[in-house]
Amino acid sequence: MAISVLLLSYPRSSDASATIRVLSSFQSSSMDKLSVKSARQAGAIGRNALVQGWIRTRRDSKGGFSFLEVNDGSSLGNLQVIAEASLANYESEVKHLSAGSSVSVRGEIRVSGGQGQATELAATEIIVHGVADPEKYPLQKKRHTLEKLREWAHLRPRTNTIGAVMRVRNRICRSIHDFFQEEEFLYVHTPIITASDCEGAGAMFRVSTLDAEKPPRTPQGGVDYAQDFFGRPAYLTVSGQLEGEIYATAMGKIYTFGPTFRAENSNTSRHLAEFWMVEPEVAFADLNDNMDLAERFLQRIVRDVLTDCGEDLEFFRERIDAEVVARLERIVAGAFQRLPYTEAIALLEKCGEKFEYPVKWGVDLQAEHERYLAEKHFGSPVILYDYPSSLKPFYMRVNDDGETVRAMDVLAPGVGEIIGGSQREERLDVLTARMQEQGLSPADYWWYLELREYGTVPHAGFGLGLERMVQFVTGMTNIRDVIPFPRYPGSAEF
RNA sequence: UCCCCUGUAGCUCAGUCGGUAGAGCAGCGGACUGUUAAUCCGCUUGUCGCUGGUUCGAGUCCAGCCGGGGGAGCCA
Repeated sequence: MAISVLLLSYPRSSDASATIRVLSSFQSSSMDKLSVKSARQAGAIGRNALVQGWIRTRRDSKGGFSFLEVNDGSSLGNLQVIAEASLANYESEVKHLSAGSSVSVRGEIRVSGGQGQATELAATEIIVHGVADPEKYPLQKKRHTLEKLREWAHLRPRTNTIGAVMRVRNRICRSIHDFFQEEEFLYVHTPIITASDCEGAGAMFRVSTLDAEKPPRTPQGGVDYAQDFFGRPAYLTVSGQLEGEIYATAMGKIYTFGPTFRAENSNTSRHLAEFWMVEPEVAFADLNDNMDLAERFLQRIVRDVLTDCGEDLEFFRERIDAEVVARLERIVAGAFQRLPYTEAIALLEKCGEKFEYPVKWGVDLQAEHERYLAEKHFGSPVILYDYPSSLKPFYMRVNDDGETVRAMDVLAPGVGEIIGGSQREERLDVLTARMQEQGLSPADYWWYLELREYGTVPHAGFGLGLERMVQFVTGMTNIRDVIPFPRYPGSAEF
């Protein structure tokens, strides 16, 4: 059935003949479909290959033939295609190929006669699937600003920078799963729609099927959410942590990895309204275990990227941030600095640096303070822990001093807070008191409290912002350029 | 949300004291025995963000709005 639908659709496609020709080439020959990445490697020399992708640039030689640079997203480097004038469509199509056009190229991979690449593809056939009118195609053969590329989010993955970012992002995601799976964590899917308000992480997006123009009303005149889809107000999640704790207190070590939503009116290079977060949660673990885990985790990601994304990293070093590779190598080489909040305050008070905001025990650290610690004083990631309880949410475990809680923030040079986490309060009475202190109703969290009532355990976890990790690893300064389709106030196109 | 900067050709920008607009790149045409951001010659390209105001006259001055950037807050 699916096949017949596909066939029916062919005659309506604008380039039906080309599509069918490609299909027949798959069936027929000994020809291998190669990615540009594979075709660029010396091992491919001598193979007959089919390579498919998009033209980056065409150079016509004095000798009456053309060089085509083809990219398919598999690597930063392009495959150089030699298009001889003897090709049937050389004058009619090949000579007019411009950036953005899509092609299938068949031919032999051979040693490149020029500098700059090991291999090239000597074309015996070039099929042009679609041209991109050079008078109109926005991506020119020159550098564009990242701001301009944001306006072309549908075309920007065809650029070197966004392509490299997305390959690194992909590698990071793979490392995240590899790391936790190898450490025997269970991947848990916590809900995206949640009814627990005030999870403590900021403003939430409401999820509702009520008529926004004319919602049903209660006798008192308020909106009657009893008639809404879930029979109560519902929101997009701001964190999977509370649900993660449910699974950690049954299955030991778990992690969540999924989209997270914050309805804050944040307009910065470090915030998104929709972003991806990784949240491990570990039973029978304390804050030290948590810090060890965070450090091992970050080092693993960085090591994998250094190993597997060399070409892309070199691009970032050259074009985006000259220090990026050195910074990553330092991460892998050494332990992170760990510093209690109280000592950090003392250090900042004595450091002689002039801050716009004064430093004092009991106040939250400002961006300038965090930056001083991570960038100037230590020059490496810093883990700050044991924050004043007044600064942190109800679920963090209260220390014996009664004044601080077992919170930790990992501050990365360049991006600031990359991880926030804590040991959780496992004592029912203390937890209940803390909720009341912060004006929350324990009744609303009955299921969260029952985890403490029945077989409570010390446990800890943290959240890593995926995009901030991508920023840190690539050196990209704006978070809107490390996610395919950024969502922020006033912006949800594409 | 607050503070500062900014908006002129497809892109990056210049535009003096208010007198109807300019460069580089890209594109197009041509030249050129393997090029690599190819090179050389020639040509084309405008709602000066929007609305209103001041003025004989506004890209330029004023007000409001919209977009973009940097910083701050909220955080990951």
